[in-house]
Formats: sequence, structure tokens, C-alpha cells
Amino acid sequence: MMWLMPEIVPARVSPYRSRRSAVQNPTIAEKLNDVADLLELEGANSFRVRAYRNAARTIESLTQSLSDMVERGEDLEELPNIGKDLAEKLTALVNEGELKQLQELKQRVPPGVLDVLRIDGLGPKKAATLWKELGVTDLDQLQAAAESGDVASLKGFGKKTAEKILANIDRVSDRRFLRVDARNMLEPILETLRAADGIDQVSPAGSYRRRRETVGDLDVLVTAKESKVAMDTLADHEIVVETLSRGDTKMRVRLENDLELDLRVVPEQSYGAAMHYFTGSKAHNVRVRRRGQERDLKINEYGVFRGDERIAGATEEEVFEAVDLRWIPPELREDRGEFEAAEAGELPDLIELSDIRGDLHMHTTASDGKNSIREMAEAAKQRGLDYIAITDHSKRVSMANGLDAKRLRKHWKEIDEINADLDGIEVLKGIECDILEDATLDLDDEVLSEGDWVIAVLHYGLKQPSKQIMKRLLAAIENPHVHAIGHPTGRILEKRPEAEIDFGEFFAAAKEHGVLLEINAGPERLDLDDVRAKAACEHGIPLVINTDAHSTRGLANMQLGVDQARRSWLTKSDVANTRTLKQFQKLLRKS
DNA sequence: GCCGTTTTCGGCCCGACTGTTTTCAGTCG
Repeated sequence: MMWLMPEIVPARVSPYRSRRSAVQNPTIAEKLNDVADLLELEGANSFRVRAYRNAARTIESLTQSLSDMVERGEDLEELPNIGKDLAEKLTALVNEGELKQLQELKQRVPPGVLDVLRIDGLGPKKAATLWKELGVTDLDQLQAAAESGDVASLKGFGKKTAEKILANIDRVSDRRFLRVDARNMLEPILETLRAADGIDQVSPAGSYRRRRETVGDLDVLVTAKESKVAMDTLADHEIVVETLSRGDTKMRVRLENDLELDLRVVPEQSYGAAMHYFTGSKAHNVRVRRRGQERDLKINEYGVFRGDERIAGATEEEVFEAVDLRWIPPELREDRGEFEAAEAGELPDLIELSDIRGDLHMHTTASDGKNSIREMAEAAKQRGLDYIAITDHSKRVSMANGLDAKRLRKHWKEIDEINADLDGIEVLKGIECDILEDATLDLDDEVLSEGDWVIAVLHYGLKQPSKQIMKRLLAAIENPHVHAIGHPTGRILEKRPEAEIDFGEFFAAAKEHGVLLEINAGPERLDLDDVRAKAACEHGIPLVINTDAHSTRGLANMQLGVDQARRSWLTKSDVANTRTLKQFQKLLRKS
């Protein structure tokens, strides 16, 4: 017989919990960008193309899941850059998992043409010509056509175009560089430029100045009476391997590791306007220039103009003032709400390095660190910290000589002894405990309960289905002895397409159980990215900025974590380790 | 396709550089 099923009502419905199959924001944004590319190849109206790109950007920077919004019946037209048409298309995409328009476009335009589009120097017009005139629909065909001379014979193409295609065809990538790697290339160049005669100001701009965690290329702005000196100096620099283009005010070079650098030379009185212009982001600049238009002003890299008269531009403050805004920190210039916040007088007072009082993730010689507990503590004290946590690896990380229960207890005893004899800094007994493949923890509850600070992390089994990964994270969050999830996304996103992990569910659980999330400043990988850190913060989850230092030198990386926190709009009060030790410990759940 | 303190049409940011042209289109940031 049939049982009457009671209506299934979850015990508690979180607003952030979503269906497990829900399509994630990055996937949606990617589809919109594909539509834009394909429309462009078809020669569609460029403003229509831009509308799709703008919508994609809106979705990328949402701090909540679009699928959840659809599920809750929210009006997508409230979102910027989403109108009636796109709201309908996106709703259908969320419900059906596919964007019909994209599928239709892919039937008309061979998908390989999108690869042709990625080659430096080839845009939609040229890619379309190659496809329609020569039947080029993938990179192999392109190479053959360039080599045979077919490309050079096309109208609007020539010998140089064909050569450029062959030179760039193996260099198709959207590669981005970690900020630290970019810094190591940039610093020596800045130093050389600053030392050169005839150059006044030298400043990095672009995404580097906006302190993005990765950069696609570098931008350097120089003021000088004559641009030749600056350009020659750059061209002669030992880490510059090739000059890609060079004009009177603008030059682009390739550096040793394939990172590219733009140099712009502007006159002194344009410095502020140029800094603003070249710092971007593009989306931010578009908004500023539009505000200028509304006030009958023209804004470019040389200044703010009313008619032919320059009315501002020596400083960034002047540029913002001309469009009735106060100065906006570079980290916020992404058109992610900074204009609205500035108008409402609600720009956040961003966190500073000096606000940080504790560092709660570091290693010692007990596992894979280079320095002792005492050395780490002394170095942290020198940096002005009031407290630290020593968090060596647990035993599963055998290649890092991870600690089992017995060694951990001995390690913690040593911390007690050092604490008793150290002044001016407090050392917490911590552990970076692995979340194993079966969703249990690497150390049992009894020993974990004896510590002050337990960070749970994923190191292994990251190729498991995302459902199992989520199960492991949730199990760790629900363990009463766990205080924080360490580098929450870094290790996952390294191995997996980010679209698969449902952070809505993850955040909801962390919030519910009072578990902190870590922004990890370790330089060798990406971590909780800025959009998600902002989302976590909006969900009311305290964040902790740590260095994951493996030596006393590694403690210097706190700045990188703070940089990222600033990009996430975080203020002092959003970050737990800006508190005194006593206040910090009050935040931790009692186990 | 989006948007609106010139609001339902008619706009949509702006300039530098390259390679192809012979005055400019395409690409890029």
C-alpha cells in the first residue's frame, strides 16, 4: 500500500542554503561572456555585446548565489546591468541549467573560433574574417593558413599580421600571476626608473595598485618632461626581454617570466588623472567618466576638462572631487558598490596592518617550519603582535613531519613552559588538523580538547566529488573542538574548477556553529578570494587574517592578507584577530 | 541589451598604437 508522505519540511531553512545542483555564479558569468564573444563574432551591436559583459561582471561580484535568489523569487531586475530580458534568460538558466541562446549561437559559430579570438592581436573582426574567408575554425587551421600565406593575402591583413599570429599562437593563455611573483619582477624595475635622471615620479598602477591577489600584467606610471629617457631605461633593463610596442607616451614590454608591463609617461600636471585612469578598474573608470559627462566634464588620463579648459587632474582627490565624490581607496575601485557607498558617506574605514594584534597560523621545526617556538614568538613580538598561535601539522601530513597525539601533547607542554618565561606576548597551543577523506579529523576529540585553537584544513582527497568535499567541510564545522577552517578555498580551488563548491551552504554552516574562517596570507597560493571573503563577512562570520608562516620571515606576509581583506571591504571590527586576546577568545565557541 | 535629475528613445568612456592603408579600422587597456 502507499504511505501518505508527510510534507518534508527542513528543521531549519537557512537563507543561504541552496540546492546542491544549483548552477554557481562563476559558471553563469562565463556563459554570459561566451554569449558576448559569440555575438561579437557575428557582428552584433557592440553595445548589446557590452551589456552581456556588464551583466557577467555583476554576477561575478555578487556576494550571494544567483541560483538562491531565483529560488527565493527575488527580482533579478533590481541588480545593476540586469534588465527584463536578461532577468528572464538568467531565470531560465538557473531552472534549466542551460542558456538556450548560447546553444543556438554555438550552432552558428564553430566553438574553435573562440580560441582564435584569444590570440593577441586578433579581435572579433579579424577572427570573423579568418573564419568566413578562409574557413579557419581552430588554431591548427590558423597556423596552416598563416604559414601558407593565405592570411597575408586577405584584405586588411598583411605579412606582419601573419608573423604576429605565428609568434603568438603558442602563447594563448589567460595566465595571471600571483601578486608576490609580480612584485618580485616589478620592484627592480621601479628602482631603476626612480634612479634615472629626468624621471620625476614613478608609481605602479593597475590591478597591482588595487592590490588584487593576482595580476594579468603590470602598469607603471611615470612623470617626466621627456618620455624617451624613461622608455630607454625600461628597454635596457635586464629583465625586459622584448619591446612589444612603443609610441610617444606608451610602451609595452615583455619580462623574463612572460609577464607583460605597460609604461605610461604623462606630464606632471596630469599625474592624478593618470594615476586614477591607469589604476582602474575599467568598470570603475567607466562610472567615473559617466559621472563626468553628467556634469559636462570630459575625463581622460590627462585631466578633467570643461570644454577645452582643464579644471583638475594634478591629484586623484581633484578628480574625485570634480565628480562630487571623496577619494576612494584603490582596493575598492571595482564598481562593486563604492560609488553608492561614497555618495551615502559610507565608505568603509578599511583595516590596516597595524590593527592586527595576533597571528594564529604558523609552523615550527616540530613539523615543517624553519624556526623554533621561541624564535617565532620573539619575531612576532618584534612585529608588535600581542599573541600568536603555534599550529603545526597533524600526523596525516607525514611529509611535513606532522604531529600525532603524543608529540602534540609534548609540543604543547613546551609552549606552556615558554609562555611562562616570555614577556609581552602570549602563545596559544594550536594545531592545523587535517580533515581526512572520510570526513573524520586526523586527531581525536580528546587531544583536540586540550588545545586553545584548532584549525581544520583539507590537504588530501581534493579530487573527490564536490559532494564529499562539502561533507568533509561540514563535518569539521560541526565538530565542537574546531574553532576555524584554515585557508578555506585555496587548496580546493587549486585542484578544482571553482564553480562546483557551494559556498552558500558552507557559510551558513560556519555561521550556525560559530566557526571562524581564515584569510590565509601564505604567498604560494590563492586563498579565500575577495568576493567570498566579503560574502562571509556579510553573513556575519568573523574572519581571521593569518600568515601560515613557516619561518620568522614568513610573518611579514601579514600585509598580503590585509591587502586582501581591504579588497573585501573589511574593517577592523570584521576581523577577529584585531581584538585583544581576551576578546578574541570570547568569540571562540566553548568545546 | 541596459538605462533614465534632458526617462520609453537615443544614447552607451576614451585614447594610444599598429598595420594596413592613403585617411583609417582594429585591437587593446
